Amino acid sequence: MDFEGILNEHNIRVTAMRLLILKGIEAYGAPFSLEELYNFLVTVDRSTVFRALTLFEENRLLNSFEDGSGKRKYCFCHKDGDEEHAHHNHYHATCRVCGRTFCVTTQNTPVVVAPDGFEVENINYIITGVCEDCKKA
Amino acid sequence: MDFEGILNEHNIRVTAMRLLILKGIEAYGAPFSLEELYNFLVTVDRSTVFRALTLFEENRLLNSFEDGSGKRKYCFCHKDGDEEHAHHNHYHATCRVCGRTFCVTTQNTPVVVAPDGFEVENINYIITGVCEDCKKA
DNA sequence: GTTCTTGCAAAATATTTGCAAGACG
DNA sequence: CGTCTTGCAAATATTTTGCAAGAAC
Repeated sequence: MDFEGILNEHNIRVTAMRLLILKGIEAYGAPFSLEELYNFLVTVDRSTVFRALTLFEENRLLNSFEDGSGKRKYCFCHKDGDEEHAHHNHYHATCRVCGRTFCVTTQNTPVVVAPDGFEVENINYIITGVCEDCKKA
Repeated sequence: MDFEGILNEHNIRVTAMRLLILKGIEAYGAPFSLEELYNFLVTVDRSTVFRALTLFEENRLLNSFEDGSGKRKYCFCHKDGDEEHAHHNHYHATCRVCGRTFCVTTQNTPVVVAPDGFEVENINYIITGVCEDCKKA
């Protein structure tokens, strides 16, 4: 994936750390918390990861949500030619035992009735429960 | 509302603090955080409120979820003769400016495809955005 | 060379627990 | 009276920021 190009598109200065972080996100391959990505990357400072994730989210490269266990999770949602993606619903399932988060698909989109005048910016559908691995153990 | 009866039904010891907390929740009239309820009650210790909320949630008198801003919110969901209510979907909208959370209705329920073997325990639909009052200001 | 980024250390925010005194049944 | 609950104080957990040195353009 052309991360340098993506950063340029969004007028985000290209740095070694940011590329490392983006590659880490790609390699991690699942929604992640700051802590998880920090541990995965090893060599990048926690605050650097934090500030990169915040920046990426502001630029809609990432979507973030709370997984129900008190941790913020991030999900890579950049799609070429799909600037609308960031405005769509996000569906995730988090295991309350191991804390892993999985992406989930839906067969339909909920039609919600927000309070009068409420301007919707982001929608997250958070499922909590126990994953298959943890049920076995 | 007969809070003493509700506590008895659930085999929760009736105490002055718990009745105070339940009355406070009723009077507050909206989904609330620990902090908000604590400030509203004034005379009850934070840890007492915390432990009551935890207990009530375990007994499915309350549903809790994270509102997207890092705070856990609680919503009173006891309905006489509707023990199933706690297993239903919960829909909420939180204003990222003032932090208030509103209950939201939907016209349909999403049909989600959870990962194989994932046991769903709770579902929360979290909308974030800006409320009418904060848009005006 | 001016602006932005990073690592380090530490602050801020929020949740959770140990313990002894007191309330409940 | 034995068990559960409460307030107080403090520990955890997690996120967020100030600052000086260094990198990007």
